[in-house]
Amino acid sequence: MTQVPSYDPAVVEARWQERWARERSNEPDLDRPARPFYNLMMFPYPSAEGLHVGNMFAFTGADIYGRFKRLHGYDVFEPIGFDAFGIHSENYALSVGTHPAKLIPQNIETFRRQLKRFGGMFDWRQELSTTDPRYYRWTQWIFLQLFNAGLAFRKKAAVNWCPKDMSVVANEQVIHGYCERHPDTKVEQRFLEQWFFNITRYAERLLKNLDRLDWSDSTRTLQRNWIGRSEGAELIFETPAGAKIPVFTTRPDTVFGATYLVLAPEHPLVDQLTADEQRRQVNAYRRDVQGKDLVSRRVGDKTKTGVFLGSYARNPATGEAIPIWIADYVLMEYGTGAIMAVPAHDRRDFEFATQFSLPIREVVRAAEPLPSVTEDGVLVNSGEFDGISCRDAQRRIVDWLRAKGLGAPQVQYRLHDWCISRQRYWGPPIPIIHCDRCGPVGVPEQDLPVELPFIEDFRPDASGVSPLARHKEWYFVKCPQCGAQGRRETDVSDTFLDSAWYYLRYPSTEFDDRPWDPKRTATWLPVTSYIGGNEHAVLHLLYSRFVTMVLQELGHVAFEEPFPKLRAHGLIIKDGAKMSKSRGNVVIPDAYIQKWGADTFRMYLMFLGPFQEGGDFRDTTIVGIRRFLEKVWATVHEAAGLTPGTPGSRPGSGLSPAVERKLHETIQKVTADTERLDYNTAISAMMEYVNLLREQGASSRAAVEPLLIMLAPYAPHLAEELWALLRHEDSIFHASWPSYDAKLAAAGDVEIAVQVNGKVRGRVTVARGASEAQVVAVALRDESVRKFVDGQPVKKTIYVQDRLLNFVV
RNA sequence: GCCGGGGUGGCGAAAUGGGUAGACGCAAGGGACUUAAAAUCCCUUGGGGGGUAACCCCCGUGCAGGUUCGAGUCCUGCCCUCGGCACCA
Repeated sequence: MTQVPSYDPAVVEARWQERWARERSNEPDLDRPARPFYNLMMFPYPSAEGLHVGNMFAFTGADIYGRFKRLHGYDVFEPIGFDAFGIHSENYALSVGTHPAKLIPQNIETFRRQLKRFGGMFDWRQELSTTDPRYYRWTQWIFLQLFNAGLAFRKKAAVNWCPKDMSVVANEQVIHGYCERHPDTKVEQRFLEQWFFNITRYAERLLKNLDRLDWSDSTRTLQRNWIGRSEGAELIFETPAGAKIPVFTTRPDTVFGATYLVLAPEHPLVDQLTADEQRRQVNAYRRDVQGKDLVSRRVGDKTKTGVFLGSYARNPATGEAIPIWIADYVLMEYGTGAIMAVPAHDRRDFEFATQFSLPIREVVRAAEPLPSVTEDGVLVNSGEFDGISCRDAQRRIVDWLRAKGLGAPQVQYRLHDWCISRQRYWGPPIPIIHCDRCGPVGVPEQDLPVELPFIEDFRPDASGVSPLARHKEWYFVKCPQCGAQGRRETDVSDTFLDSAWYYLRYPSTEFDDRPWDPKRTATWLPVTSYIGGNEHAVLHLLYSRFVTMVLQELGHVAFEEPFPKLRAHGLIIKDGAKMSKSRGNVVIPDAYIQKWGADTFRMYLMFLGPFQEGGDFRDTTIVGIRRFLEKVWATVHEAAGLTPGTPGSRPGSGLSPAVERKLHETIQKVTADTERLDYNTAISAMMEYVNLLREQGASSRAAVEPLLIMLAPYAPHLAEELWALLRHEDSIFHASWPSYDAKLAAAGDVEIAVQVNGKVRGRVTVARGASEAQVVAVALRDESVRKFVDGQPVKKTIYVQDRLLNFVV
């Protein structure tokens, strides 16, 4: 055997990265692709810390899939960009005292270097950054499309206010009532004029479409829960004075047990319904609640508080007068902001009734102690509906009340309208001009972008007004409609608006006169495959779907779902915990790539667990992957020294039957597993194959070439290097994925387990596809089997082809 | 509380239209090579027991039951754990 040169990943990887860049290998023909495949991954936020191992895990998994598709002859477009606006970046800039406009380009530069180093098949021509005016011009344009369609509106609303960020944050960014970014800072309730997108209008469609999307179930479930559809009824409770109080309930069958009403403290009818002698108490309570943040209102299982209004309403079922209360456990944002309280069959109502000694009337017979919330019971104390099951009663009671004009079926969603206003600096200004005469007026499209002015002191303050208001030349502007003095909107938009459309921009980044080119868009979109984490299951993915739906309605795109196929990858954790800066367990990949090489590191990440489940980062096992690649290196070098017709090789395939069978089996498994993103088991299969080649000394061109192609998505640099060693001029990515012969893969003998009464008592080797009779004959010759059958009559024989034979005696 | 994942060797994990549990990798132990070490290669490795030996037996996939010739896989009831939502009526 000739001396094999050692494998030096640094040299190999630099060589191929340089060559891919020089030959523009990763740049498909965007205008005339034969078989376009848009391979998308979630673009990163360019943090100062650089790309972390979680990003690399996600990108590697997506990149493998893209390269796999390329080897199947697709023109794969794999773009990358940077989600660089937002409070993340701004806060970091504040903490280090550098302007984000200076900081972000540096961070992006670092990310670019890292993304190139790990060997992603990125088309750098189409790189984008959301902070580029050439990009956010169109973010603003999208805002205007929604504004003109009446889907963007201003509303004074209770919003989540983070005192640290000094800004409104979306419900989605409030975690258990605390700020997502400042886990020790409680979010407060404030009332501000905000811009909202009317996403709730699309709730039903967003929910329904999920059924026909090819998405990971985990992601779909998260979105379904987030949209939170509830079916029930709206029931009307009338006051003696004739005021109607609508309530939403999912349990209209329990209406006979409604012994009091509770309104949210902010409910518009409260003033009117408050009796004079209760007014002082009511007002005090309302002030108290307002002073509190939305958060502590939402913390469960605290003692209930509330005040009686001093007035009554009629239960539409029983006709009796029941007291009306206000309490902060009822939320104005959900349903009608008022509930009928059925303390016998609702835990919260029960707590409240107990606290304030309100009557509790059981209307569903139940074995358990109250409150029992079962839906499987039978009604009692419910007049003519006694004895009817809850399920039937739900329909019948609503029909009955409806006939009296006191109720109707109703559907509610948990989803709220999307508040996109941010009183911050680092984002695209909302393209609106406020005019005293005309109201809010959209900036004319030809005046876009409304550039974010450079403001040295971009710190937010507690006024609730964006720093942009302090830039007077920018702030004052003529009304585009009437020409009078107007003022610019000083809020910037939520980062999630930036990322809600970036996939539309990628194929068209070079066009400055349109957000996306119609032809390019028709060619590449919707996205063929989207791979990303479930941390974006409800925010980014829901907003993107919403924006696309609206754009489709307005005729700007031809499809309503941007991501027909989506796969969620798992999470990389460290020492059993999520990686985070505060825990200090964030792994930065650079050192690992330097030590082991990108190919080894990529494969290590894919081997540490199932891609779609994630796993614990434990670097002790990297060496196993390195050993595997060294074996491949050695085997291919040996093969390269051989010429066709070497002794020991068969004419034709040049492979021994055992190697040939294993090869076909391996191709079959690697193909199926890679398609399913089961990368860990695909790698195992390649390892088994290489182990066999080493065992049998069976290195030959015919044995290793298919292996290299299968390995190419996983370890692209090494595969290229060894492919060239085998005297291929062309890149391995111009080769085509090996095919397999299922019959060949399944050829040869099989070992069959022979059971007696379900316990394995012996193993026999027979030709694959052997008949039951043949196997029984062989099995009964087995001494151990005979011992257990022991002359007893065989009552029954169960045969599973090629797997198992079971004698029941 | 509600909605989802998931509990398999010392460790990461394979195997689910029910059919040989532990593939592949790490670690560990033993051996070869070496002055030595590293690297590499070979052997062993779920637990327990038996045999001079090729081998053989019992137990084993969170717990308790069930269905079945046969259960990691299906059913019932629990326990633990991770993620999401959470006073959503």
